Amino acid sequence: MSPRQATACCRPVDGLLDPAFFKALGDPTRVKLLACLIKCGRACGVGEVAECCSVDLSVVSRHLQALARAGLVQPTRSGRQVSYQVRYADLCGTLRGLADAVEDCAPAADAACCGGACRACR
Amino acid sequence: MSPRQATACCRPVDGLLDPAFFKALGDPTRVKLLACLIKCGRACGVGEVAECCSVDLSVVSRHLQALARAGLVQPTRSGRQVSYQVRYADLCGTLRGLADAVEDCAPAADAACCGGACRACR
DNA sequence: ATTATACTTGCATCATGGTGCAAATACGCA
DNA sequence: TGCGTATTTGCACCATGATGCAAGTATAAT
Repeated sequence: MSPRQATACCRPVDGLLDPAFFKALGDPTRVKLLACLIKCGRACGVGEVAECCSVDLSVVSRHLQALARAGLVQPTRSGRQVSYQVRYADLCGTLRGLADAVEDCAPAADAACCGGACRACR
Repeated sequence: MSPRQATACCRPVDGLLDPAFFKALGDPTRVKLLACLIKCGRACGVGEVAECCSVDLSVVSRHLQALARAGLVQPTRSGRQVSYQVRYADLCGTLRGLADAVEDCAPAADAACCGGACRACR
């Protein structure tokens, strides 16, 4: 298959490779905050998360909003406190779904995880 | 666990959440080129990949270099032609490894994929 | 009502990076 | 050697976005 044909071919990969999703994970500070939330395992307030790194509180607030916009975390308002919780299932599902879709395009020799049973691009 | 404690706790997630990797996937044009290569399944030259989208050839060249720097594709020189091939196994492995690490941090209720058997953060 | 707490938003600044054009480089071929 | 093809690099331009400070908003407590 030529690259031009590949472009036209609309495999699941296209929908799963969302730049906006990855852009949210492309900033060091934002990733640091997300890693903190992931390891924390529970919903945390903005000020609380801000203890993870030495940036202004307003920066943390904006980063958490960005992560929420990308669907990585879920904000919950409780009084004057806004808590963010990682959307574990969605996050894992997105990553695994993409891995599956990519693998499905791999020529048999490169498909390590399925013992070469994967179909090559049609 | 408090966010401050979570920061100190060095779970595998930290090493796998690499901003540089995701930054490479954060640009629409670059993702388009990568998707093309993924679906194509074989090594393609720069000019060939450039047919996928309407940007300057030099832009494609730079994007492919960036993808190679991030470890997503493998360049091969053959005469005056440089071909780029997707590193399927590495890409899938990275994505799945991250998914596993994230899931391992999820509280039991959120761990959908393993029937609630996943450990919560210690 | 006043004050304190928790967070958000406006604004200015600065750095990064995507883009196209043109020139340069690398290589094969006659 | 000289030419054509494939790709890279230098440069200028522009858009996006990360950051901190200060001011604003929303809610709870006294």
